[in-house]
Amino acid sequence: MHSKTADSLQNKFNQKLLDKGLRPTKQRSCVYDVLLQKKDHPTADEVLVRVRKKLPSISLATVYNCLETLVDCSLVKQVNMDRSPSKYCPNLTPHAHFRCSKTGRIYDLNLQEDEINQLKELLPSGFNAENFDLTFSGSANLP
Amino acid sequence: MHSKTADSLQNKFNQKLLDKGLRPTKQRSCVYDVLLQKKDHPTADEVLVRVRKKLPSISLATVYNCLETLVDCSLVKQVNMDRSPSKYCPNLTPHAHFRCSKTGRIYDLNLQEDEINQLKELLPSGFNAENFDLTFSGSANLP
DNA sequence: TTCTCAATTTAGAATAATTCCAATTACAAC
DNA sequence: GTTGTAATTGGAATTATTCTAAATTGAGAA
Repeated sequence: MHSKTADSLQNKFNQKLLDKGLRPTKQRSCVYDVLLQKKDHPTADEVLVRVRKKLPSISLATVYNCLETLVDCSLVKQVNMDRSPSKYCPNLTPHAHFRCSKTGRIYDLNLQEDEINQLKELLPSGFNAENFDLTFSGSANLP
Repeated sequence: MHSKTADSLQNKFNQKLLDKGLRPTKQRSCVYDVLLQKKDHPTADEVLVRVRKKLPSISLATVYNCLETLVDCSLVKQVNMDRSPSKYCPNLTPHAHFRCSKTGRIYDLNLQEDEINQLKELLPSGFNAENFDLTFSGSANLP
């Protein structure tokens, strides 16, 4: 197992932004940090609250801007369920979601390559999927 | 193959509403008919336009009310993708969706029971799914 | 038939999430 | 330092949807 160092994450962040000709500003960096620190799928509002602990004067508009930028740079994924506010997570590996209907909590279910292939086999010929979105809901009974 | 008669659909509609102590009004019936007539996943706005051909003075609020009622009665499914307006469809059999990124068109992909079981096998133990939502997006290349 | 009353419909106001806009601020390159 | 573009900001605007309170409907009672 291998967990990225703070430094290598910082490099990745800088690199992905610079690749697109964008600046790694402190607002963007702070929004990204907040998502890495607690991986619980916060909404923009929740991100605002957390980021303000470091940057008390950041605006909601900026949080939305930063999140959009991070999504465009493939640093963060935007997660939508039903019509509830968008949630954001830094898990870039292919995964499904499970929402516990009791607690509202969202779990990432990482998928193996063969599982993804299995999913794509559900497609009739003529359909070419670039993306998929898979969300389960029900009750989670965890240790 | 077997296609339901207009009458049996009418009965189903009346029954499901009466089961819940609700009235099969002309507005509700008309909204349901519109969904059955063209199964292309219209939004509430689009449903409004279509229903007004029969009931010119129906309001948008009523269309929303009717759609909600039909969903509650399990006559219609509400389909959400990203943060776009909710879409509605009368296909109650378990299915996934495919959205063509070129045309925006949405296709139903009906799933067999074994395929649904396959999907549920993606869940680690402790997760009990009552529902799932599976949407692919990409390009459709159809005859 | 007429009356009654709860269910339904309706128009418009309210809400919530998000995007837009125009004015400032920040910062990299010269 | 100056300049120029990118980024941030507060507030207004937009969009989908829900809420509200008044009017209408229709089924059953009298």
